This record gives sequence, C-alpha cells and structure tokens, in this order.
Amino acid sequence: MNNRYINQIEVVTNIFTVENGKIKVLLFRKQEDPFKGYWMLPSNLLMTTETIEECANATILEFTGLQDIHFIQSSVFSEIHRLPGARILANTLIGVVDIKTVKRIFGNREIEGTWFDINEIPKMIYDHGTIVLDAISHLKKILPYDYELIKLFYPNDFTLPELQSTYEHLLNKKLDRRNFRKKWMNLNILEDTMDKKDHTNGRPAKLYRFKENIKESIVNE
Amino acid sequence: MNNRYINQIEVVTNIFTVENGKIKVLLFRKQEDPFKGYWMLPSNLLMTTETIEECANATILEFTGLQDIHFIQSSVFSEIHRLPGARILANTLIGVVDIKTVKRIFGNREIEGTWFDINEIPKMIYDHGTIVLDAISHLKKILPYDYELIKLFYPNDFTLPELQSTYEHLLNKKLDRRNFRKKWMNLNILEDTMDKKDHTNGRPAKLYRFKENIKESIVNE
DNA sequence: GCAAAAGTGTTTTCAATACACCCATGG
DNA sequence: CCATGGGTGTATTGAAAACACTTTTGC
Repeated sequence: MNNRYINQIEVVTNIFTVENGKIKVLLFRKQEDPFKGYWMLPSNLLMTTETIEECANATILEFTGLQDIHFIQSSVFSEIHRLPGARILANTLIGVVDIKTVKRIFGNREIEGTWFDINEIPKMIYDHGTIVLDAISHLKKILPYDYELIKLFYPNDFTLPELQSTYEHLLNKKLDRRNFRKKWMNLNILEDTMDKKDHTNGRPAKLYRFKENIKESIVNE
Repeated sequence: MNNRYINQIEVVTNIFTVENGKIKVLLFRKQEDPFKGYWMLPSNLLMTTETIEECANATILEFTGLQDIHFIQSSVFSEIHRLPGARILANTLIGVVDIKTVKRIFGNREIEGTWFDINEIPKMIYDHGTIVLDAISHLKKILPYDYELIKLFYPNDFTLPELQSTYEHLLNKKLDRRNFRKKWMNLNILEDTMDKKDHTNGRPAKLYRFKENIKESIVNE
C-alpha cells in the first residue's frame, strides 16, 4: 500500500435530544492536556474493520452505554491541518436520542456527559466547535421537513406546547399556537392518547404520540 | 501509526450537465479487466496532502481538462466489502458543468467521456451504479430549492422551455407551461436578454439569463 | 395558410398567516 | 375567584394548480 494514500478518519458524533422543549447536544469534558477542561464531541478513529455507523455506535456505547442509535450523515471535514500533527479527516454524524433513556443509563456510569443547549455551545477542543455548529445548522435545515426525525426526539407521549417550544427554540422565533396546532393536526401523523400531562400550572395539556407509520399517513409524495 | 486505523478513501465525482433539456452524467469506459468495457465514475484515492475537493478537482482535470469545479458533498460509503480486496471508503461528490465548455476541452483529448441521460444509466463497475443513483437522487432532492445550483447548469442564456424540460426530465413529470413561467418570473432572479433563440420550428423562444446576484433577489430568508 | 412551438390570464384550491376569546386546573 | 397556561375559529393572503386560446415564426 502506497503511503501517500493512507489516511485516518475520525468519526465524530453529534447526539441531540430535547429537554423541556429545548434541543440539546451531548458533550464531554476533556480530562487531559491539551485542551484540558474544554468540551468535546464523542469521537473515535475509524478502524478498517468497521463501517462509519458501526464506529459511531461503538463510540456512543463507550461514552454513554446507549446502543443502536440511528445516525445520519452530516459533513466531511478534510482540511489538511484541521488537527495539529497527523492529517485526520472528520466524518460527522447526527444522532437523536430520548433523554429519559439516556438519564437511566447515565445513572450507572462514572463519566458523565453534559447536555448543552444548542444556542449555548461552550469552548470546545480543536475544531469541534465548528463541527457541532455545522451539525446544528444541518439539523435546522432538515428538521422542519423530516417527521421521522422529529419523531426520534419524541418517541413517547408529548404535548403540542412542548413540540412548539422545540421548534421555537430551534428556529429562534415565536410561532402562533393556533396555527401550529392546525398544521400538525392536518398532517395526520399524530394520535390523541386521550390523556393529559401532569401539570405544574394552568390547564393541563393533551398528550399526543406519533403514529407508528408516519410515511403512510403523509399525503405528499 | 496503528495499522487498524489506516484507511484508504476514494473520492468519486459525479459530474452533471444539461443537454437539450436533459440532465446527463459524465461516465468513462474502463479500459482494462476486471470490468473491462463497463462504465465508471471518475475517481482517485485521496492523498494525505490534499483535501477532498482538491482531489476531486485533480481527478476531473485528469479526465476532462476542466478546472476549478465547485463540488458539493453527496454521500459516504463505508461498507467493508464494497470493493474486493482492500477496504476503501468512497466519498462521493456532485459537480455541475456547462456542456459547451466541456465539449471545447474534450475536443483536444484522446480519452473521451460520454454523457449518459440520468434515466438511462448503463452497467457500471463495482458499486458505481449505486453511487451514481444515490447522487442523482440527491440532485433531485435539492435542485428544486437551490437556484445557485440550477444556475450552474445554465451559466449562459437559456429559454424557459429548455429550463422547464430540464425539470420535467429530472422529476419525471410534465409541468404546466403557464404555471412554470409564472413561478420563475415571480422569483425575480431572471433577466430578459431581449434576444430570441434560433429556432428549428415554430415560434422562437425568448432568451433569459440568471441574474448575477441570485440570493439578494430572492424574497425568502 | 398551415404546422409547430411559445406566449399569455383567470379561476380554484390549499396552506400559511394574523388575530382574541374561552376553558381547565391548582391554590 | 384568580392566576396560569392550553385549547379553539375565522378571515386574509399568497402560492400552486387547473385549464384553452392566441402569437410568432418557417415553409
């Protein structure tokens, strides 16, 4: 094998979730120098024996204990000097998880990640700040059109005000409650659970869930 | 460097153009066994000293003599056994060129590529058939919303019937001439050249061109 | 004047927007 | 009964879709 064609590839995972109607990304604090104390995205070098998706899943298993996350491709960074020293490409992926499951698993572990509001990303190692902002921008672009993806954020029951504040947080603008409800009802992909959310204040909100088969329910295409 | 982390990456380019209102992709015939006589996408192994985009441009320069193409990321294929023998990842890119320029350059060269209608892809080597179909599907998804991209297909003057048949060919459906014209006129990104196309038959069509600064002209966002 | 292809206007439909009042609950 | 947040209906606007006749050119 000619040396000129040998490359290393880093698989970098951006794990998103929603908590209290806000989209958050999972970061870990680097324990050693350089960049000690800065935040990082979970990543690993790709082995010759695994696919990108397998590598990403192994990484997330290692960092969080979570298994079988579905990843979507985000970007590839191939600048020669993106890292000091060896040339390493970055293949970045987006994964979405349910925060309840994560919390249950985190409970048993020593290393704890922290969820950061996507509008409040901290100082990060190397180009991880660029990578996570790129992934967030990718997410913003596709989420409003990809109902399978938003379903990953809400695999269980949720209320429309929760869903609405998620979009408001993602898009950084206020939406009208009546129009928001009308749109989602007309999509015909929600099921009324006939249940209501335990409330803290005011009238309790109805709980909905996504239908099993979203694609069949959507009229377009 | 640990051997387990050494990978080879193939940069695979999908070059599209439009000819007679049909979108075509540039393929070359493989000259040697295996797969002799089958068609292939221009590709090269990524060197440690170049970025993905640089590699793609070097590849296209080598195959066609064309320079400075703007590429957009399509997909990454990382299946372990996508090729027999060594494990090589494929990073696939999409580029768009003006067929007139290509023809001028092709004229001086021995190896000639062939433009294939995207609805008539021939037998291809290895997984290049999968790759080109994936790139075509990617193109279909973004072209209707990306006016900078369609502008790359028509850098010079064009007629609305030409543009319409391009979309009809891409989307595999007939469009209404009146509605098509209305939509493009309202976008406010076309300039009337006050000229008309040389015709073969019937009334000559008006020639338009894309405005210099499309983004400023679009109302949305 | 006729064949061939381009240009044009109106109506309908549907989704997105704007907007204000009533309802259910806890305390 | 009141504070808090959730649920609801109607009118307007704008884009997309449906649809048929006239105009320009070459021959």
